[in-house]
Amino acid sequence: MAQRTEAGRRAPLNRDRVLRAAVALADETGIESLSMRKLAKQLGVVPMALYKHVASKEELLDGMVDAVIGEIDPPVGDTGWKTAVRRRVLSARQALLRHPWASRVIETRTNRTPVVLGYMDSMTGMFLAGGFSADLTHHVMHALGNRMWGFTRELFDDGQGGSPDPPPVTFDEMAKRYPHIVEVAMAATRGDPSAVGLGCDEQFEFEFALDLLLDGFERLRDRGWTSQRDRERAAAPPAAGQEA
Amino acid sequence: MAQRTEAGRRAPLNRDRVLRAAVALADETGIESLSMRKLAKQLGVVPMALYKHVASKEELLDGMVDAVIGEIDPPVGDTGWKTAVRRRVLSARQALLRHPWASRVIETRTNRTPVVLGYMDSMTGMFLAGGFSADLTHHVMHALGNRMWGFTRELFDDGQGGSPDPPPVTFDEMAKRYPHIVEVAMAATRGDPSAVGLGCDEQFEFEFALDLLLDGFERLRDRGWTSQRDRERAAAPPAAGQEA
DNA sequence: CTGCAAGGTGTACGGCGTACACCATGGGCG
DNA sequence: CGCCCATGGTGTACGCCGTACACCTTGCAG
Repeated sequence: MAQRTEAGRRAPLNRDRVLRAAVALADETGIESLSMRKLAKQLGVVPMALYKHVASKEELLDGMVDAVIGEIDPPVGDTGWKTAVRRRVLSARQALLRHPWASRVIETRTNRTPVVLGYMDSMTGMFLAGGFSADLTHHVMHALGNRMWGFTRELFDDGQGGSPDPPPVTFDEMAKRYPHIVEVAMAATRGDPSAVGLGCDEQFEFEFALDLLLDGFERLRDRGWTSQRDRERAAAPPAAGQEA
Repeated sequence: MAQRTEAGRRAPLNRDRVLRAAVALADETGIESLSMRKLAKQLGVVPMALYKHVASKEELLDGMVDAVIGEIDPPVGDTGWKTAVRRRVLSARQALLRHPWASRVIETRTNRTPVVLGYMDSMTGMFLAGGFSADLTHHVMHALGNRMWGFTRELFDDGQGGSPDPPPVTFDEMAKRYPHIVEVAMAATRGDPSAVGLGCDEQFEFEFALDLLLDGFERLRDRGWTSQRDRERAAAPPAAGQEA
């Protein structure tokens, strides 16, 4: 009988329980005070026991990020690309707000897990399905990156490079699992699959997004744009003194 | 004579030398391996000696961030707001690229130092001088924030709040030192200086920037926008195989 | 000459991540 | 049935970390 674990035996740990406990503990006490030792204590176990389920604290953090990404709503169908992207990004924001440590941790990750790649692939697919060219999708993903969160940097150079023991994933495996990412990456490297790892022109991507924003700002200014809040303010009498 | 320090006496430490050494060490060996002990060794001094010049490691990191911000070029005059903002942001980017650890550290800072506030104030002033209303400037600064780097969050609630021992800066001092920030903050709180610390509607600010980008994306798509890179690709023959 | 502040030292404490050797259990197979 | 070994939990130990606290040295102001 499995449920004689009620008192005598503690239910055995597994990776998932460890990750969930870590997320909960970070939510409660903050990421900077999350330690393997405290996490172990929380789980009623000795610190080294955790290492049977995660290879290191770094891997624990990777898993925690995956858990947060898992909370993001899947894409909705039936709406245009814009609504779909908008909803998805706002849902991502909600997930990050539930776990205030998450955005900071994401920024420190250097490996992209399959979960992260899957999220990126699905987002990429939304633009392609919305009639964006692979080229434009590429730049647009970069521009959106910092808003969705930080993992845009070096979007397409995965694993290979300085990393020891690059995971032996073939191009075909990548293409099957992350078709949209690969499509866009191929476009960015002028169709040369061997150049996919070489990254893109970060300076260009940065200026692309910057100019998009600056142009948008200018248009709003010229149109005399005003926020709802500000319109209310104009209609209401000024609050405290300060009207020199 | 002061320069008999050449061999006999080591030149005495000071805050500036400590900060500069810390920046250099982080540049060389990475921020995650920067420790008070290693920094002290680098300076030929015992670890605790550092604490005569910085109160804690946190304060050291604050100072390092200030040093990086100090590398950003001052605003240029004589050009329109757009060029001026553009140059400044690109200069900030260059500073952050020289110190790859800096953006990550900035994101972990919770106190805004006078240097940070000064940078923000000057950037704010560029929009005001460019004919932007205080209201629009407010939202625009938020939208730009994540691109310049991460410190936009909770832009205007400084110090007060949960922090113990809030620095006793008066409203007037703030207004004198950071006139543009205060102007914009006042606009955001409908002219009530006592409400300046209450922050703004983060959700609104997020959606504002998101929609600005999405609208920009759409315009580019409809215009059939294509990057230079992509136009070159179309003109050249395809590179390697992969042509099904 | 004296005293004191500024700056440097030494020791110590509690916490961290984790390597490594060990032990308990229980299911598969002879 | 009896063994064997994989799985998961334990205990100890190491080297690192930030920093509190008491102390010592120096050089200048009085």
